[in-house]
Amino acid sequence: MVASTLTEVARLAGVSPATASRVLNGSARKPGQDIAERVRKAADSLGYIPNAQAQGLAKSSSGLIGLIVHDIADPYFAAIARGVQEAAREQGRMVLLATTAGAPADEKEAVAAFAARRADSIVIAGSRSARPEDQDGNAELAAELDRYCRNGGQVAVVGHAVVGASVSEGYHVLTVPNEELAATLASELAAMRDDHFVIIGGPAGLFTSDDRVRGFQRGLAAAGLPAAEVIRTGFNRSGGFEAGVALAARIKAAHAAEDSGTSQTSRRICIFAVNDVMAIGAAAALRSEGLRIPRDATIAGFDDIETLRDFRPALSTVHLPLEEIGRQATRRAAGTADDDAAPSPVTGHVTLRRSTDLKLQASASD
Amino acid sequence: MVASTLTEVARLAGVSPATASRVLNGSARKPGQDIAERVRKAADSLGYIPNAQAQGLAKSSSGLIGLIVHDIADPYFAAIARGVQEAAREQGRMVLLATTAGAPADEKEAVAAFAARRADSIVIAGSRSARPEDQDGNAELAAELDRYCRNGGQVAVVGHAVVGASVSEGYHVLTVPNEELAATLASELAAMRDDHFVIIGGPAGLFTSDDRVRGFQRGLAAAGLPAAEVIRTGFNRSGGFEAGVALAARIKAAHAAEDSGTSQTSRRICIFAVNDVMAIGAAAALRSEGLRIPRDATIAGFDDIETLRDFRPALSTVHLPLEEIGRQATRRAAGTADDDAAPSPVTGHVTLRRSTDLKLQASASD
DNA sequence: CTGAACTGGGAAAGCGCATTCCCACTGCAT
DNA sequence: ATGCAGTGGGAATGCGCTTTCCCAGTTCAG
Repeated sequence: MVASTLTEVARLAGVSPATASRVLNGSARKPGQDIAERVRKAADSLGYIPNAQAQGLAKSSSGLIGLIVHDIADPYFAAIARGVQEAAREQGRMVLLATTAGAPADEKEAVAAFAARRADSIVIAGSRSARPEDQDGNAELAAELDRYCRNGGQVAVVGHAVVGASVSEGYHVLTVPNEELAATLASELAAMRDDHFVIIGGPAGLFTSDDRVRGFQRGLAAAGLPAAEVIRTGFNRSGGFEAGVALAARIKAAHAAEDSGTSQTSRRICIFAVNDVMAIGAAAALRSEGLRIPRDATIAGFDDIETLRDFRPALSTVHLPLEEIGRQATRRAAGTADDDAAPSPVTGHVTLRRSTDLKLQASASD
Repeated sequence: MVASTLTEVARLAGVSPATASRVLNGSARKPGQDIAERVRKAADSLGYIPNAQAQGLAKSSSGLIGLIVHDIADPYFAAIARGVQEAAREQGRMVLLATTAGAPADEKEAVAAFAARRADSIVIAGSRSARPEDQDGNAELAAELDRYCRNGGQVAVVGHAVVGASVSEGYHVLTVPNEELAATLASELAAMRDDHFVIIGGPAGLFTSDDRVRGFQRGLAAAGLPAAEVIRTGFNRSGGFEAGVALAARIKAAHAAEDSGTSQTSRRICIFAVNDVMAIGAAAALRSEGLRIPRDATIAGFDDIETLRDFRPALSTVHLPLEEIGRQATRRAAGTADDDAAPSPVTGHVTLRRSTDLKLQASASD
C-alpha cells in the first residue's frame, strides 16, 4: 500500500506540509482562499487520500468503533449490528467487527485487538456469562476492559455489565428489562389459561437467559401459578430444537395417555423459549414430530427478530428494538447521547400472536 | 487513548526500544533468552499493547480487511460476512464493515475510507449495477478501486466485476454461475409441468438479477417453453411482496374466470423470484391474499439463505454456499488461495422443495 | 509615525513503532 | 598472535501526519 502523501501534495502546490494539512484535513486554522484552492487542486490531481493510520497516530484517535457479537449471521446480532453501523456512520466512524461465539476469552482477545487499533469505543452485544468455565475468561476480559477504559476508551455493553468489571469512567451499560418483560409475558400468557408451562432456557449462567427465566417464573407466581419446569439447553436454534424433540415426546405420551383414559389431567403445554431462535428451533422440532402449534402446544419466544415476520405460525414474543439498541449503545459510547446521565431506557413490549392463541388451541383440540 | 509505549517497556527492561520491538513483535532477529524474558515481563507489568496504527505506519500494512455489503442484517450478506470474518481470523486480520445499500457512490466512499485506513484488501459483496442512474457512481467507484489496486491493494468482488473497472493487478472476481444455475432451475421446473411462468426480478441493470432472469428464460427456451413475463420490482422483500400482491390479484381473477367457465385454459402460475427474500415477500403476499402455496401457485427463489430453513412452505431455491463464498473471496484477496491462477469456481445446486411440488398442487387443485 | 495586536504561513518536533546500519564482542582458523 | 566471520545489542532514521512554536508582514490605535 503506497500512495501519494501530504508532503507530495504540498510540494506540488508549492506550500508547506503544515498548510496542506490545514486545508485538507479540517484544522482550526483556515488558510487563505487562493492557497486553499491550489492545495485542493494538487491533492485532486495526485489522488491524495490521507493516511488514517498516520492521522490516528498524530491525533491519537482512530475513528474506529469496535463491535463484538457472538455471530454476525444470527438475526439478533445482525439487527444490532445494523444499528451500530448506522450510528457509526452518523459519527463519521467505521466499525470493526469481531465475532466470538460468546467466549469471554475470545472477547478479551477482541478487546485487546481493538485497543491495539486504538478504537475510540467498543460495543459489546453478546449476552454476559457467569458460568464457572467462563470465570477465568471473564476476569481477563474485565481486566482488559478496565485497562482500555483507563486509557480513555469508551465501552458500551448491551444487557448486563461484564462480570467483575469495575465501574470506571467510560463504562456504559445499556440495560435491557429482560426480567420485567418476561414477567409481563408470563402474566399475559397465564391470564387466560391453565396451561402447563415449560421454559426452554439457555445454559445456567447466561445472564440474558437467566433473567428471562427468572422474570417468567415471577410472572407465573404473580398469577398464582406454580413455577415452570426449566429445560437447559444451547442458547441457539439447535438447542431449541433438541428441547423441542424432548417436549414432543412428552406431549405425544400425554396424548396417548389421554386417549386411553389413563391420565386424569389433560392440560396442554405452553412453551416459553428465552429467545426467538430457540423458539423457532423448538417449533421446528414439534412440527417434525407431527405436532401442530398452537393446537398441540403453544409457544412464545423473545426478541422479535426480523425473521419472525415470515415465520409460521406467527410467533408470540417480546419485541425488543434491536436496531435502536445498537444505535443507543453506539451513541452512548461516543458520548453523543446527551442523556448519558439519565439514559432513556430500552423499552420493549409483549407481542402476542397466533402461536399462543388460546381460541385456536381450544377449537382445534375438540 | 493513551497507553504505555514500547519505549516505556524498553526503559523498564533496561534495553533499547529496538530490542524490545524485536522480542515483542515477531522480528526476524531473536534476542537472547534472558533479555527476552526481561522485556516480556516488563511489557506484562505495564500492560503493554502495541499500537497497531504505529505498526501499520512503520510497516505500511494494517492487518485490516474491508467488507462492503448492502445491508448487514440481510441474511444473504450476513452469511457472506460470516465467511469473511472467519477467513479474516485465519489470516490474523480484522474486518472493517461498510454498508452501502448498493449505491455505487456510497461504495466509492467506502473504498476511499478503506484505502485511507490502508486496508490490505477489500471484499465487495453486493450485486453490481449497470443502471443509468448509477453510471456516474460506477465510474467513480471503478476509478477509486483502480487507484486502490495500483497502490498495491487487493480487491475481491463477488459475482460480477465492477462496471468499468480495468483489470489491474490485484483485482479478483469470484464468479457465481447465476445464469447457469437459473437455467438449470428453469429446466427442472419446466420438465414436469405446463405452468405459466412468471419471473419477479429486480430493477433492470442489477447484474445478479439480470443474469438469473436471463438464465431462467434460457432454461425455459431449452424446454421448448415461451419466455416468461418479467415483473421488475425492488431487489428485496418488499419488492417481492408488491409483486406478490399483483400476482395474487391475477390469480384470483383467473380462478373466478375458471369458475364461471369464461376461461379456456386453466394453467397455474409458477413464480421464480430472483432471490430468496423476494420469494419470501411474494409468498407472504399470496398468503395475505388468501392464496396457498403450492396449491394456488408454485414459487421458487435463489440463494438458499439460512432463513429458509424454517420458512413454510419449504421454498424451492438454488443453493449457494454463501459462507464459503465469503471465505473464498477473502482468501483470494489475501493471495492465500493458491488456486488464484485456476480458482476453484463457486458451485451451487438446485434444491426443489415443497413450494414447487407438483403433486401437492395437483391433488390440492381437484 | 511608532508600537501593539493580529494574520497567515513555515519550520520542526513529535505520535509509536520497525528497521537499517553500525559497533563491540566472541569464537575460531590461520 | 592476527584476522575474520558471526552474534547480539543499540543509535538513528523514517513511516505520514498534526500541532506547537516562531516569524514576517499587516493593520490599527494612540
